[in-house]
Amino acid sequence: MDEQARIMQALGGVSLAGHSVQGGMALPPPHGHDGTDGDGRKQDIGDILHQIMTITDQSLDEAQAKKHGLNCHRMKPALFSVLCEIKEKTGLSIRGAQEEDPPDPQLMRLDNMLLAEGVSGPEKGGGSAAAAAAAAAAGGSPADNSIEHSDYRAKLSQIRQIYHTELEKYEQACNEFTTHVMNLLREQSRTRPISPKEIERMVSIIHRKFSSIQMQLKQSTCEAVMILRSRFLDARRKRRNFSKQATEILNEYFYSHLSNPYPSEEAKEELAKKCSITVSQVSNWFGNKRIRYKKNIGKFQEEANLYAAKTAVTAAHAVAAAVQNSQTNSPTTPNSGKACYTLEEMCNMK
DNA sequence: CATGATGATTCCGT
DNA sequence: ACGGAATCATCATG
Repeated sequence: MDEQARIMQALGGVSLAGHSVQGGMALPPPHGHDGTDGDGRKQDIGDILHQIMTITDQSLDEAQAKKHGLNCHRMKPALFSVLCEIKEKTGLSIRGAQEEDPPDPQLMRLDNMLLAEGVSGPEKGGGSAAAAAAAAAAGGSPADNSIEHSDYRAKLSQIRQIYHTELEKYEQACNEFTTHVMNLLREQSRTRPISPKEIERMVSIIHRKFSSIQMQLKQSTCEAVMILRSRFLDARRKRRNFSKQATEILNEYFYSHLSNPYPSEEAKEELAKKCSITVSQVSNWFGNKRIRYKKNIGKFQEEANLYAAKTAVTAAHAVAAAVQNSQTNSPTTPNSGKACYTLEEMCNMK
């Protein structure tokens, strides 16, 4: 509805005149010749809309009859040639006005962003593009707890769906309106001279107007995505402590490698897998742990002793099990939920 | 609700 | 790119 009004405004007198000719209705001439007096123009549009709404079959029939009368009038050819002459004089100024417009940088930016967010682009491609974009924007760490993540994806696909249906709606409306206007102009061309170039120009005006509406849609879609993203990031920021088991595993590694608490990439991956957290979380944990341990070794002494004892017991168990295994060739003993140490690791334990 | 613990982020140097 | 340091924001506890 709003769009229609805006488009009519954009089209200025032409489409309105079109209505008046086709309908044969006595519409008031547009007061706002140059569109500067917004209020007056608004009032006009209100009037026009009202008149359109009150069109009846009867009035249409009357209009048709009037139109036919005009077309058959004996003075019509003369009138037509006069109009041609007038047009010849004034038409030149309209021509080379503004032609090809360069691609709007803002529109391109919006397009790029929508593409990057996975809103436009391939339809429902597993959402991988969106997921990748979100993960990348969130600091490169791969997706972690999938609850919030799937929530994000659901919301994003919702936005995408709305965006696409709206876009399609606009597209359709644009096409309908274009054909409508073209029909009007063709109809009018029987009464007054209209060159194909003018029709082309009208069409391009309509398209420009619609694309500006589309830009608004794109803009608001971008805003929605940004808001969603920021919420998602906030949600990510809401930290949850690691599970007791996970911290145990991490502490065991830390205190058993106290002389060099820098796990390699593989070790980090292993720890991440064991703790069901991400590698970057492992890195964070060790970063925090190292600095905090170093800052106050005394405070961590108890913990260190605890884990030293723990690993010693585990190691003893592991050794015992290993010895037993090698001696009796019994089936592998369950490692009682504890970390499974490699020989190399056991050698590092003092 | 004050306080410490803790996971994440940021800045900076290498 | 990685780690140290400082800092932020939230959790957990008494």
